[in-house]
Amino acid sequence: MLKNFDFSSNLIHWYEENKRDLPWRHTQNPYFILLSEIILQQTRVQQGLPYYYKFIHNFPTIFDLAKAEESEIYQLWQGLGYYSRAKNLHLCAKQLVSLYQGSFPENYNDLIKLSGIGPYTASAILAFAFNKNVVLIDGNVYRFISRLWSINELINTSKSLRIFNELLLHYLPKNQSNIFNQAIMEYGALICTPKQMKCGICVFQSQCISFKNNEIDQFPVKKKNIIKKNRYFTYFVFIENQQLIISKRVVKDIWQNLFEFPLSEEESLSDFEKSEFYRENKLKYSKEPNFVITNKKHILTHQNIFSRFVIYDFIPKEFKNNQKFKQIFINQIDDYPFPVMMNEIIQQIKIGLYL
DNA sequence: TATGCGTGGCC
DNA sequence: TGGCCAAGCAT
Repeated sequence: MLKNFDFSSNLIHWYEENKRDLPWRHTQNPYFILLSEIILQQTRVQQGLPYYYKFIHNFPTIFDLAKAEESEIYQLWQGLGYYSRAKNLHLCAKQLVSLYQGSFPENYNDLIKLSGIGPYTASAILAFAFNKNVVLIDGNVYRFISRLWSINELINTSKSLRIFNELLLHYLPKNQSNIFNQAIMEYGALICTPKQMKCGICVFQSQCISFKNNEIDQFPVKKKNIIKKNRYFTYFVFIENQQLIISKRVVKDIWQNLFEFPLSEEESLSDFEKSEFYRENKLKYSKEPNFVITNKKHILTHQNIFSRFVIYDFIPKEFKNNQKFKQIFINQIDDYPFPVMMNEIIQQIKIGLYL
């Protein structure tokens, strides 16, 4: 077993020598910490970084964020994924302003009541903004620590959380929670990586149980086998006089609160393939579409979306003055957040390819 | 406790 | 290439 002093001091020493220069490591401002933690949920640093800069530039204080329009938040979040984070971040800012005059509570129980803040983010704020004596358990920690001590316990359960929490609290140097937690996550991100782990340069190699047993790839213990569902989307792009029809996804489903074109979803591949270009009401248009773009596949974590775009040079009557749909000018399209899947076709619409 | 939620990078 | 993976949370 690693001695208390060995693990913490070796880890922190490694961190000081090898850490990346990331902007949120230069601040203890709880608002900036909050922003970075929400953005980095299930997201790599490289992907989240530009969004962090965008948000602190557009909303330099929690008050700016709280009083922003929800549409502005979505607009900035566009392309980052997991869009409920944007909504909850906004709600959280409003709650902090109304309940705490824009300051942050410095205890776990109050933090976790805020929208979008769960056990990890609450602890992260306590550690990084207030240097409280808490430990963070995220994917990096589960991986690094389960390998080091060969902890054969299914991760992301209340039991494993308890085990890891207790173990790490034992090693946490008092009043160094800020640096200790950054260090352990950085080690997981840079050395004890999911694949191609850098055991050759790992400063804990001689003490790593799973390395000694040649079973590193068996940790962390995860539940696997997510089942992917195939879905079949036909989008109708109606363009007339530089205007087109869009609609907001209001149902509880992927891309909630983002925009799209009028959609017909088929239940199966055969339905998708055999269907003429019709909508749910089976309406057929007398005119053939000007363009049909097929075989677009978009991969999500739990779903494969097969899509095609059917483009017409007119707007049917039932889409005009219809509350479920919105008629906008092509040059306004950037004011609305769309799923990344639509980027290509939107670009083509904007340059007038389908006029 | 189990499931759904995006996107991009990696091999 | 398809599957896995990344600083979780809400329900």
